[in-house]
Amino acid sequence: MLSERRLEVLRAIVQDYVGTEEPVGSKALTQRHNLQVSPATVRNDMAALEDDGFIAQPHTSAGRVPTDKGYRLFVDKLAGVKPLSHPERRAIQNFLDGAVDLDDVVGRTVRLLAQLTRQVAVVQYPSLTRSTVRHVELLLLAPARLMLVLITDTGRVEQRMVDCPAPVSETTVADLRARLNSRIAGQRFAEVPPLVQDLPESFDLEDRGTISALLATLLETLVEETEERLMIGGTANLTRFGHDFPLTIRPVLEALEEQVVLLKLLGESTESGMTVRIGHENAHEGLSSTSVVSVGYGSGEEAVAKLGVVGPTRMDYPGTMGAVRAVARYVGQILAES
Amino acid sequence: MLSERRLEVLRAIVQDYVGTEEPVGSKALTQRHNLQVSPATVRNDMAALEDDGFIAQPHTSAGRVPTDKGYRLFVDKLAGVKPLSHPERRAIQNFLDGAVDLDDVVGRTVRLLAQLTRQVAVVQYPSLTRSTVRHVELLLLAPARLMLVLITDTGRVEQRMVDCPAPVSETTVADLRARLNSRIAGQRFAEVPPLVQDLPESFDLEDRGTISALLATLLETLVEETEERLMIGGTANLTRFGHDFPLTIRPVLEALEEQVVLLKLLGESTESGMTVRIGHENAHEGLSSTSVVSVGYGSGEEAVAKLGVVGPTRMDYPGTMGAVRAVARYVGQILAES
DNA sequence: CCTGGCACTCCTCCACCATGAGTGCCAGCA
DNA sequence: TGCTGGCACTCATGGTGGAGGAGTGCCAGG
Repeated sequence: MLSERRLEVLRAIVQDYVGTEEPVGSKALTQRHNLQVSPATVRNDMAALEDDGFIAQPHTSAGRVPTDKGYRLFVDKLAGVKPLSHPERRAIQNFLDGAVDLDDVVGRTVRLLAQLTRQVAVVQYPSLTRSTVRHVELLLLAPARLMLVLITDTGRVEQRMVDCPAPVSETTVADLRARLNSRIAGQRFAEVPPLVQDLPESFDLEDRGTISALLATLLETLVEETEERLMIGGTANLTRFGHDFPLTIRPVLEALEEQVVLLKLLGESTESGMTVRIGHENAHEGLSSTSVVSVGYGSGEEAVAKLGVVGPTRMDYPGTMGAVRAVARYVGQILAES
Repeated sequence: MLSERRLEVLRAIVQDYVGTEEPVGSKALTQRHNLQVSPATVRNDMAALEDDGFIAQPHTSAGRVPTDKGYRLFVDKLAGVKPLSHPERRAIQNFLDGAVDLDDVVGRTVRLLAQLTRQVAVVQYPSLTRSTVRHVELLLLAPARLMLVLITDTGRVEQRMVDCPAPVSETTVADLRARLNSRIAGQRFAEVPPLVQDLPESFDLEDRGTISALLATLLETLVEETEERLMIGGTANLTRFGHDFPLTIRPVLEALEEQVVLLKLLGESTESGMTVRIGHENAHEGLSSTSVVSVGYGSGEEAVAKLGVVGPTRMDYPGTMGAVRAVARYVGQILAES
């Protein structure tokens, strides 16, 4: 196993490399971090770390650079999550509090994340699948035409037109609205179908067709409109990526343009808790020199969507993780309040 | 004034430079385009063109490169709009026909434009300034907490939270809902403010604070709703920009992230007809080495929004203009049908 | 197991030069 | 007046060849 000091050396290498962007040598290490050993000793440790695949040399007689495996160990064992300062937290809260609707919340979150981490931010809109129904509104637009508005606890609003087989009265609609809400308000999407199944039976025969049509649309919306949307921002930060520009940045931009790729990227992360995918751990080839830090967020206990950042593998993991976690937390609060 | 042949030389320079990305010299010119004169003559013409500011040399003893002024002349006088081929038109139509809703139309348009022009595409959502209010819904979520839902005739739904200064009763809310709808349903956004101005006065003193707060939120929503949204895509094409990468691409990415900048960019163009803004003609500094080709589109005669592309000043203007115009035309058709 | 010493590797920087594309100018010619 | 060929000149580009130096691996001694 790796001795305590070797881990310390690895940590030092990661920290220095993240800071300087240059391969780090044994001498510089002993000076900058006051390791109580000589450069020669550090060199031995480095050789061992290299044998184990945690670091690598770009070429002979150059310093060492962490490998993906090295970053992995760093993230798992050596680094914590750096909490944000109080002023930072305050700023986050103030910024997010100004949001007026869901689009605005997501937009602000993206900008915030990009600014805090100086990386590319990705925020998924709250998913409908795990949401609960806050309210269902029915509007009689024409004698045989209803509008169904579904409001979720995350603030998302879906709306559908329903063509009724027969004209329906305003009182029927009011009745239906009341019953519908009393049954499904506060319920999760998945739990709705059995709760409304017998609803047509309690109405007059002439209205049943309408109610069936309405319910069909409602259920369809719940199931089908689970389509995930997302927003990205901070792509200008890609320019800080490295020296070998075009080749690195191109595939990343391409990957970021494909929602499917991004959704998979966020989706793959574990149900709760923060996920860090480093370099080649990302399935998508274009992102093999980037790391993705993502976490779920939600209004209650459960995560309703994910957010995260995409940056170079050489990133400040503790700081990034701290920012991502903090933002997710505050967004959750905002959603819970609204 | 410039002789016929000099204009021909300028055209040749622009075409060659766009193709090769390299300064073009007199000898190569006479060969590639079969000008019936010697290189020496072309050199004289070039010197004249340079004196007039249409072309420039990166350094002594290099070929010539068009200036912004040169491109301007090229676009205005020398180049037409290259119509798309029939297969291309067919492909556009097929692709756009598959769209299911407005978001999808805009999304597909962006991808299409980016792909056709191999540049960054920007598409503005159809403007809502002419929308009318279909219905306003009020929900009492808590004793002092209202949800305002605004439904427009275009099918858009906006929703806002309103914190009331004092608790309000369900009956007050119902009353308010009825009065509000009878006044503003069917009205255009711009006509709403005067119609609701005196509404608080007809309620009990204790509720006036709430009603004022509600109206403030409503008016705010109407203004925001008319605010233009847009979608961009094809940023990966920025990597084909040039050799001096980071410095060129950075400010462009930054500019593209600011909706305000983009809206101004599109908005500045003339009401109808295609607009080409070349290099420094763009107000925004970060875009001083890019050109913007934009055009209005709409379902009827009138343009409801703009779309366009952003690319290097060294772009294929005829082809780009052709693609932009064609896409705008087809999007207009799609909108008219739906 | 740590340390200092030492030879070795190899990247980076810079100076230098040859090459060649491209120019400006000029004198001659239609 | 306008076009042409010729010619000297400029200057970016690319390749070569050390000098310098950072960093390594290894070894012998504490």
